[in-house]
Amino acid sequence: MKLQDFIQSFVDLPKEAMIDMQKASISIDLPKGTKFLNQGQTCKKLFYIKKGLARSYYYNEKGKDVTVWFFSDNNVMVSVESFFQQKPSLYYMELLEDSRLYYITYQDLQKLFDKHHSIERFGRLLSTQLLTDVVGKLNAIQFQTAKERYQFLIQKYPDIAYRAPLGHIASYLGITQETLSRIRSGN
Amino acid sequence: MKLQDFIQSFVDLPKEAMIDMQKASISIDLPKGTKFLNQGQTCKKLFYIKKGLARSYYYNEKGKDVTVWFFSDNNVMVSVESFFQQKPSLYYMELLEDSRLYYITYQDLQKLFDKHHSIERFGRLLSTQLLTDVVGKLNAIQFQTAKERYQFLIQKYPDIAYRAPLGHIASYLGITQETLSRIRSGN
DNA sequence: CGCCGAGTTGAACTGAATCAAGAAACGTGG
DNA sequence: CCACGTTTCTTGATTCAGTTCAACTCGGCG
Repeated sequence: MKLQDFIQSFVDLPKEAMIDMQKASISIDLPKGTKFLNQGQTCKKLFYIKKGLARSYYYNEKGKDVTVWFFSDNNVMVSVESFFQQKPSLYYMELLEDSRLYYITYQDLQKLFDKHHSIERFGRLLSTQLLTDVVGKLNAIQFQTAKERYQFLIQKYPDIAYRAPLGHIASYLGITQETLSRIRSGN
Repeated sequence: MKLQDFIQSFVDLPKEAMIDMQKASISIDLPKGTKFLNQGQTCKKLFYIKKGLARSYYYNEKGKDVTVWFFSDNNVMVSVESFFQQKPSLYYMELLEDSRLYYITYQDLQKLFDKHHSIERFGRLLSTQLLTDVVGKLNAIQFQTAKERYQFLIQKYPDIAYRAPLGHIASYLGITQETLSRIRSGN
């Protein structure tokens, strides 16, 4: 899916706004393993993943690697609190596959928000979309058993369940790798 | 805090926009126990709580009452997925205290979004604010013990910890009432 | 070939849920 | 203002889902 189509799925941008948006968007290919945000660093770019897979993560008190969120094809990828509030990120971000990305810088995006009401609207709708995604995960995590959470993942993000390493998926679901392994093998 | 000041804390609205916003906002006092949204009903109003306390909740498969979110003074109160996507709510909403509220209807708000770029921006910033709140809770719930979650609540929303009934707080934190009672009494 | 990270399997342990029963607080009507 | 019933909270005993720790398997790659 083209960046353009992704945007149009939220709001119908006037031609001029779309052109400005495309001018400000930069395409880039990066290999698996690329770390594009460190903990403590402020996230300056909003990415769109045309093709690929990424995750945000951190190390907890016990030094264990914990996946916070996955990002895959045809979605934005961003450290939400860091980018939108321009403050240091709590998380690292890295690519799990070779990926084709687009990005726009915070500065440029702000300029576009100022210039085009329609792009501001796109921003609003994008935020509410992310919000409902997070609310969905919160409910899954909070009130479901390990098995149910895994089923939630398969249903909601089937691609991730098969493309990401087991350990990452487990911590994303808030369970241990061993437990997930047992679930997969059918108890 | 006045509605006006709440809005200004996000974005500096031009006078005309603020006047339109205030014209569209309706003030209302409602008593404790008022149910203002049913499961399956579409949330048509975005509330601002000048003073009071409310919660969203549902009944799980076992018929147990589960609190999803609390809303208190100087914050908006809304069934996020229902209001912003205008689809049936998964939750009930009710007041836990006598409250003074303002509200604006979905229709009116859309009109204001269309008319004033500045109000669209307010909407965007409000969404990102809610988003970071939910992300914060998700992290607390997913990776912390029952005791730590309660401490998170006390720190982040101290008023709620003292004003809401124990059973509601417990289900909000994803633990049982008994466990919370034990935590409060210091294990 | 041998190493290394990723995944699997087993056994013991534990934090929190469940089940059950009683105490305290709350509000409503006489 | 008290009595009664209802709801909210506490406390104890038992159970269980999922963690932890440890050892082992498998597949890829230098």
